[in-house]
Amino acid sequence: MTDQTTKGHPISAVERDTGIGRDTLRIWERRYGFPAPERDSHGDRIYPDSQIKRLQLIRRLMDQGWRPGQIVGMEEEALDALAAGATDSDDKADDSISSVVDAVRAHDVQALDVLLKSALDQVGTRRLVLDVLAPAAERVGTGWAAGNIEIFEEHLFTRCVTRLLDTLCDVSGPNGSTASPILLATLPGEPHALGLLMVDTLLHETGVPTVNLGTEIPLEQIAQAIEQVKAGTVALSFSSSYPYAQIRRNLEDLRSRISPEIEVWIGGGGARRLKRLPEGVLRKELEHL
Amino acid sequence: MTDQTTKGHPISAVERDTGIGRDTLRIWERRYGFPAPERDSHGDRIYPDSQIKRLQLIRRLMDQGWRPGQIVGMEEEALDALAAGATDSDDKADDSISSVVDAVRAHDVQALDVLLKSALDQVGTRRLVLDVLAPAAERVGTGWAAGNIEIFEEHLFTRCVTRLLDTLCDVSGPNGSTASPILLATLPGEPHALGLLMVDTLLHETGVPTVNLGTEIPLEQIAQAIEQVKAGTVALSFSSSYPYAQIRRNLEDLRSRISPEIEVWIGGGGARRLKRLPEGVLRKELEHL
DNA sequence: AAAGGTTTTTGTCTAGGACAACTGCTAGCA
DNA sequence: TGCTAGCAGTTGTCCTAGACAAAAACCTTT
Repeated sequence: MTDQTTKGHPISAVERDTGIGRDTLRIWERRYGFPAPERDSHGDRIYPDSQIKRLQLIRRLMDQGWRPGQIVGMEEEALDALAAGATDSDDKADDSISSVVDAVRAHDVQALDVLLKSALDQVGTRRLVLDVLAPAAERVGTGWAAGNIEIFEEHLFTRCVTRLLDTLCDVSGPNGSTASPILLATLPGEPHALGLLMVDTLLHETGVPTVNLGTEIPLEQIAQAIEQVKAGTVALSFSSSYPYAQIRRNLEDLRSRISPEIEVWIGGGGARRLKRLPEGVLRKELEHL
Repeated sequence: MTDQTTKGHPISAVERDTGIGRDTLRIWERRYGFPAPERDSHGDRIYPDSQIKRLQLIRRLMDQGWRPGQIVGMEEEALDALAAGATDSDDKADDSISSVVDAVRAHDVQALDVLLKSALDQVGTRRLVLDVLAPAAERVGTGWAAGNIEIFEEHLFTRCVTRLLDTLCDVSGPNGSTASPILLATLPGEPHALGLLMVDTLLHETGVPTVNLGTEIPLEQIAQAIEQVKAGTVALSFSSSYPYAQIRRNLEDLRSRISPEIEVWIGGGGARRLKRLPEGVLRKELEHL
């Protein structure tokens, strides 16, 4: 709570900037000796910028599947080497997707719009989503993980894609079709709407009615909406930065609130990392829709 | 961690569903005697649904300016009476805005689109934002606070408005104009993009260049972006549900990271509730832009 | 390889105390 | 009446160290 510039930051700021919980930060300190913050006059932890940077790097490596015990206690150089290794694999950029990513990196919205629209004209909606948007979104995501794409650049990409897809899949709710619709949502803590929108677009293409609730919907409201629109299926999207441990817990919580006949589908990078699925939950890939 | 349906929910689920921190939940229990959760075999708190509901109500009342000491220890009925009182003031709905809100409540996207577009044709961009969108957004927000508008209905409103405004203010970054742009963003924890978009639209109308970074941008990246685009001003938006105590702390943190010449503007319901502004921070209303 | 059992890893939860920052009240003064 | 300063009350965050359940990883057996 003292001057941030000269000394460092309180634990709440670190939690905010790294997404790592207070309890976790403290127990890592106990177990692995890192982070090792200073203390202020009251004995409160004060983290210097350098340690926050390193924690952010650790967070990104964990999103790629590394486990705390392997990396938190690592020497600085070993950690940097790992991060460099992760960036390398991104260099095999030889397809049309890299031009999309380049446009994002250059903040060139107009070029991005043109690229996407011409791709749409050439290959149509379905292949646009599967062959261009999904891989590009993945690349942007891993680019963020590798530290060479900023969050606002990700926003920019999201905004362009959203604008395009919004025109392709009608926003309106369950009208016309009498089949029971598929409910789309993300759980609290998952702000990424893109995966949802891609699913929505693909399902819309194939004539399946959908209801897209949007991001960070309380479990209670998902359960409520299922009954309201008489949905037969809920599809949830998890990005790879979704707090890993919470995926299963939240899924079980949701499962217990809804009828067993309702199918629960999950997808996205976070779903892919889940080893053992909770009962009554199915993993789906975009291609299968 | 036992079965949720029969008994209740662990403290982490309550934090997720109410937005009230673990520490705060525990200390309310100590100080005010509420919440008063059961315990499982291990001694962990298990909150029944009824208490979570009441906590959500308390949260909404606090967003309206009530303080914990006044309401957390209250009897059930007194609390309900308060909530009823808050809803009453919403009944003075006699203007064109209520038709917008009604369309949202009815999930009628098409009607909403028509309403907004005809309003745009009649009064133009500026008055649309000031006289229709801003009050409607406020009404939707308080409707949520009063418990008669759901989160996904708020999303639906946001999506329609976003689609409309996106066409009015060019998304592209700082090009053409040589004046130093105004940077727009929300801080981590503030997902509401609408206020930002309305500011963007108004500034765009008056010819001021803007760079809209989007929501939940880390302070570090805001500071970085200011230098990159040579912004003279940062405008931040806080909704009234933004964790009150964190507004000042985050503003001071940001202030310490950027040059003193940069102006910091804040707006939105959260900014309005702030009694004493931190040094070097200005409060702005939409009308003044 | 698949299935089953054991060990390690990991994050979340507990307790009660401490305190700094903020709110709101009251008194004094122009 | 309006403003400031001091004071008391309120409030959330942070501390410690220990405990344990669930998931992952490892190892053995079929």
